[in-house]
Amino acid sequence: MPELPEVETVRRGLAPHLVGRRIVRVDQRRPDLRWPMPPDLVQMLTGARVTELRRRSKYILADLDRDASLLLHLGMSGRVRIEGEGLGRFHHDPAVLPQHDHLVLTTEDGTTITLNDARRFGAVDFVRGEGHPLLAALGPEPLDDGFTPERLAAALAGRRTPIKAALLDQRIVAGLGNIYVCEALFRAGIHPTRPAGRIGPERIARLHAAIREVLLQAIEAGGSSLRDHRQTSGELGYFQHSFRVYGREGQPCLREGCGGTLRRIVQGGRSTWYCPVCQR
DNA sequence: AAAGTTGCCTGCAAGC
DNA sequence: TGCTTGCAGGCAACTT
Repeated sequence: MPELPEVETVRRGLAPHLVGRRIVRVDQRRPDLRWPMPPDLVQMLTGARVTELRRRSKYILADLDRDASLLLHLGMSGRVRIEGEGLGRFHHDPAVLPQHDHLVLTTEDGTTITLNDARRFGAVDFVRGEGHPLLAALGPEPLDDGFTPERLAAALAGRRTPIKAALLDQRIVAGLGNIYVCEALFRAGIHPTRPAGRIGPERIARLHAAIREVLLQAIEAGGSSLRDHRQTSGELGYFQHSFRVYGREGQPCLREGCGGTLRRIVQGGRSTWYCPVCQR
């Protein structure tokens, strides 16, 4: 269930087991997830050493000591498990069905890294020299210095689309999904249906700060576990306990003295939760 | 058993 | 008219 904080949590869990290690065995259990995996996947990965593990938006990138990086996207239901000697036994996670283990990498020290994705909306591919179409149009990383209130304002200027939809558009800011958009809009006090281009500079600055704040707090909490997300250790993230609006339809607004009742609406086919009193 | 954390694609409308 | 851009909706496959 990965938005940026969940993907970052997975990246951090993976890094100590993968960076600097050589992949000695690759079991590809099916040819495709959302798209076909590259035909040379097994050949390219077998014997490769991972030199760096990065994240761009909701994508994990494993740089290899060959002319490519492995690109991983977890879609809606993707999980990564790490198992091996000295890592404790198989963690108890009955929701993971082995029939959805699609790719298993074994490193030189016997650790296995398993990509499990029931719905198969995820992706596995290589990024070769010329870049990758999935990465080409992505907007700024919200936690990087390049993401400023001014840049956000410029990206929203003139747009009549609701701010909720604009923030889900990965070309405007990369890495936000349904949960963190709802939470950021609540924290910024902005109504989800407000036209994106009709938010003043001061409120854009609040939104910018809210986006960063909620993402940083969620990363710190190991992400949010709804149905699918686990940290690579199998543990749950716990940011879902800090949701202020997501999934809280009909419940009272948590802002001191507000007294409003949270609502759910559907925008672009996705649920939006918000407080009609706080968010304007 | 309806709804779900993602994102691509299509089709239509609006704008230049 | 024709090209581009914007926006809404459908869809992929599976679980709870």
